[in-house]
Amino acid sequence: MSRASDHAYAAIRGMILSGQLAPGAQLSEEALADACGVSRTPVRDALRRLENEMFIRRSESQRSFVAEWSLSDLEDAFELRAMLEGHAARRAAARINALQLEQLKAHNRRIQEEISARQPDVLRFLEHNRLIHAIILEAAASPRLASSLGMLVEQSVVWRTAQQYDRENLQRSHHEHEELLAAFSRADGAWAEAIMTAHIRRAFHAYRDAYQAQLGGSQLSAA
Amino acid sequence: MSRASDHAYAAIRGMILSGQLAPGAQLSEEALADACGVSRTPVRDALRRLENEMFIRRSESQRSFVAEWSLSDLEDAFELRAMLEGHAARRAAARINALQLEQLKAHNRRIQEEISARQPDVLRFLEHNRLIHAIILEAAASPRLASSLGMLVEQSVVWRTAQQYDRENLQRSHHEHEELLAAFSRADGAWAEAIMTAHIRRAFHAYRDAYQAQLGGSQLSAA
DNA sequence: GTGCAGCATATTGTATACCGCTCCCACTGG
DNA sequence: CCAGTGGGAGCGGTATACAATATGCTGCAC
Repeated sequence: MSRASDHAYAAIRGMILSGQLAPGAQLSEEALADACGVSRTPVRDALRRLENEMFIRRSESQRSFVAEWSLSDLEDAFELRAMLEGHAARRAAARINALQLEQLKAHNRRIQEEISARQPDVLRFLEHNRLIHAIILEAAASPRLASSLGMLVEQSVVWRTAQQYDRENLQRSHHEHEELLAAFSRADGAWAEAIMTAHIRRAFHAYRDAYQAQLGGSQLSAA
Repeated sequence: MSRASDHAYAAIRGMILSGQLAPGAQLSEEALADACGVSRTPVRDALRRLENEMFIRRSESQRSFVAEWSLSDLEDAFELRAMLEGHAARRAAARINALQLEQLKAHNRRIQEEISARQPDVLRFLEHNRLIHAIILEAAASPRLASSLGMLVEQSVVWRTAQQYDRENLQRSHHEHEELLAAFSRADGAWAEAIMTAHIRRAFHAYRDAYQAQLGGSQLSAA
């Protein structure tokens, strides 16, 4: 999908994540098309993608609604992520090459630099973090695992605004990545899997605490 | 998606599975539209779905090709399936209700009847087997797990023609289902997971043996 | 007053025309 | 004979018009 379709996807996704489109709200293809400045055709493509990623729910009669995310959805997504990313780490430990290992180290070094900075840039942290997980997924060399995990990671973004990124949290992530690297360089799959599973589950609880703290409040608005 | 779109999906999928569309062959939306008697629009929808299910691969320039399945794809799909279905069984053991348990028993009883018949009807076996796994997935109550597994199960159909369904194989499946039921009625998640993982992995090896036996031969044609 | 029927409207599904890109092949120049 | 380039055909992306279907409202009958 090229420009119009991607643009519609990004625009609608943004409207959902920002709360501009409230959970449960009905979506009309035509209205979205107008809002995005494209025709219904690319909007329909975008809606299919968003439906796959569970940002959108469809009624029996094929009408689209913004998905309503609950605590149980958070649990559901993270439980699966923990299992799948753990599995990816195990496979990666047996397959990772020197270049990938070096890239992982570089990204984690950049994360440490960010943490040490007077004012850590969370967005930059998230980007390096994302790349670390992407490299591991690539090293795992399983197209279907990549596909399933890709969807789940996309979904996790819904709760990102709930997360509080204090320095301690970032530092813990860095340490866990370090241990992961140790497991990789020793090709210890079981170790890598255990670390990764713990890494994701810790993140889950951080999200959940933050989510519950702001519970009852407005719909996941970016604070 | 309604009639035209579903019809296009089923038709294209059928052409791929039957070998009428050879692995690696390029697909033209217009040609498929003509072949299905619909316009390009529903064909495009169908291609998106088939791409998600990895029946179709797309080039950088968005041209569509029939996916080429290798032994490593079989391994990839079944390794994930074993893990995810195992996980589903574990969750189901903690959540399954009496009605679902009863339905599972009924389907497995029907499977036993089929096996005992003079000429077991493999299609009927497959249908009951499918329903058993569907009920367990439903009992697992994880939308994301269901979504990921749904894709993988669809994909497994590619190798179905390779499978030889002798009576011994069917009988083993029946026995494993019986054990699964025992684990469920005792709400023993760990047991259920172990049985299910073994169940899928055994099926994997059966597929692989059959696949390798007919290796080099024609393209997965229905014998 | 309530319930059902039928119509108006909103929304999605499908067909088709047009546009721009990509790929392939033939032609030309070295 | 080979490489590079230009052009044409094929293909996917998008817009738009039209068809089918669901929904909700209004009015009528009981």
